Amino acid sequence: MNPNREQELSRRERQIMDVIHSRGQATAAEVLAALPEPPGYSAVRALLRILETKGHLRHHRAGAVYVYTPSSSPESARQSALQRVVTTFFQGSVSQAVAALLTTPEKEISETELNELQNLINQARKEGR
Amino acid sequence: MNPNREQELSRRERQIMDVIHSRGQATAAEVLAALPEPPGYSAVRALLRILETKGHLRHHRAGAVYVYTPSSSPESARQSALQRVVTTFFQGSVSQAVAALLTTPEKEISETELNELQNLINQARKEGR
DNA sequence: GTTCATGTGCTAAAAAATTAGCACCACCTG
DNA sequence: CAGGTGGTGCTAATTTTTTAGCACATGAAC
Repeated sequence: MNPNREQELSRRERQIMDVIHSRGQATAAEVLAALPEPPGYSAVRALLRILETKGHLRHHRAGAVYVYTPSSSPESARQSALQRVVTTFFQGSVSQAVAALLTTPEKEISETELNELQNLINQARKEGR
Repeated sequence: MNPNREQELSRRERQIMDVIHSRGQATAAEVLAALPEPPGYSAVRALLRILETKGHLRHHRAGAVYVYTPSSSPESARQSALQRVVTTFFQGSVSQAVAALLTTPEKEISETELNELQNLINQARKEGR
């Protein structure tokens, strides 16, 4: 899902895509339970069908229930979402976005994670990027 | 603008907020020029007025022209946007989001920027976070 | 078998979003 | 001054989105 396609989404469509992305997959009931100001079950299903028609979602059957997953890969979705934020809010500067993340007050980063990030920075240096 | 408020935005509203955030401020004509599949000028103005009524934007007059700016601070908007992506696509893991940014293929990070990020990681270590 | 709970496909109505157009204003140029 | 250009406020029509409800299907429990 590239940024242009996400911009096509209406309010509810986008809320639903966010729910499914955050869980990786979801049934209609799970989507319903996670939506702000939730409508009825049949409203959710109608929107899921629309999102599938538009190509954003697909479904498989698990028993009697449809389970919906994003059509694009998780990695692709992640990169697209990040790029949109970098472009929109950080004038395209990846380093500023990283810096903002590193200084975010909400989340502690463990020693192990800091080491991993350290390695990535070292790699970036080695690759001349 | 916290994530819940952004979720209230309709398709066009969100496109417009993105334009204004990426520029820092914009006139109606600038918004119009930057929109995908642009409507007419008066349609853009009507939406800007709606966004102002909802509290997302404010305007000041520059000569004869209205210039619209986000109601929330740039820093606040950045953090909100990042948090949404971290929560939705990275299960709340800041370090994974940072790692994804560091491995993004699109953008080169300069030596100076790498040093700055290095410093931020060092600070995170010193502060025990 | 029946009943109940929960699922689906589909549709149309209701609500919201989007759009364009009118009337008017401000400013600049000839 | 008049005309042209570009701005605004406002409204209503049009389009899109959202919603709920009907009919039917499925599976489990009795």
